[in-house]
Amino acid sequence: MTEPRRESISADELRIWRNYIETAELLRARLERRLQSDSSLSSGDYGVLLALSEADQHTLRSSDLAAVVGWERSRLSHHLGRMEKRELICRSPSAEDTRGSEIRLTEMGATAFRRGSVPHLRAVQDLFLEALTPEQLVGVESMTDSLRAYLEPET
Amino acid sequence: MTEPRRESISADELRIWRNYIETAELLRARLERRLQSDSSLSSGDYGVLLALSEADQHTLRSSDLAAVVGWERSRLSHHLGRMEKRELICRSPSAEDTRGSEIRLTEMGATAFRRGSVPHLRAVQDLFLEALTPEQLVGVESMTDSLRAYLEPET
DNA sequence: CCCCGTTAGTTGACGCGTCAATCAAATGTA
DNA sequence: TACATTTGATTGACGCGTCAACTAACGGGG
Repeated sequence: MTEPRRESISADELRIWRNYIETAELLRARLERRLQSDSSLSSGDYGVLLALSEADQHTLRSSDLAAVVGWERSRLSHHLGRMEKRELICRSPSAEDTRGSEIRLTEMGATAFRRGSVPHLRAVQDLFLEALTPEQLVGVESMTDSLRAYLEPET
Repeated sequence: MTEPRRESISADELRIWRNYIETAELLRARLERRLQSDSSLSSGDYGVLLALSEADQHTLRSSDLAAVVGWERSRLSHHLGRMEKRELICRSPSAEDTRGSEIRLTEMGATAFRRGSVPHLRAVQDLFLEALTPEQLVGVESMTDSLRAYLEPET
């Protein structure tokens, strides 16, 4: 039995794909909107504040922060600029490495994070966890693991 | 037996959630990048071009186009502005309804779409379909259906 | 016919993300 | 020490998305 030539995408596959990607996008948008109206934070803000909240001294080197949230430096830099304007964080030059910059959570930032945290988790519950059976959740995990395995290699 | 008070999110649930949303985002970004480098189109461009390609006369009223791609009018208007600059589409006032505007696919647009289409489907195959077993694909469909059911109601 | 509410579409402001360029400090190497 | 390379971070340009404000035309009720 010969390896069959790879078929082009079937209608079923295409439908599943479209539903998957559109649903993920819809979910993301809904969650974003909830977070925004609950706490005036974007999901980006939230991730940064979370990372800083958990950090020693509520402070991280910029590149460490980038690693934690998984962003490119450029993106982080732009985002921190916006967050600094709102006084959610502040930047100061690093002592050990003069090139570097230290990002510290401000009082306002800590407060905003606390205010946003519970409603955000609630939204995850309402919009995602609540919708799925335990079996489906297990299926989701299996799926994401498989996708990751295919996606990770690519830089 | 009383309805138990809703528990807060468990570590497992949170992990599954994070993996789900991050993977979806990673996948989206990869696909976007592939489409961009294969054909200089964004996924937004692609959706618009697809809709117009399938339309009678390669032409749609702006609001109909918005309905097909599922976007707000404002977003569509901005996007069409950018696409018009690149001469992928052109806009002309509508005859029946003077308020309206008709969007027509240009030759360049049709060509760009044809050029992007095959590589795009290939990318969906490579980055998504290929990664999952048939059982997982079925699971994905079940999951998206459940999520939709929870998400749709909200306007 | 005139007014009013609805509908079609555009615009501007602003936040977000990516890419490529830049700059300075740190580090490795001759 | 001197010079090239790498690394940490910022910047500017530009596309993308949302929100709110706006313009203009349609359509119905008086």
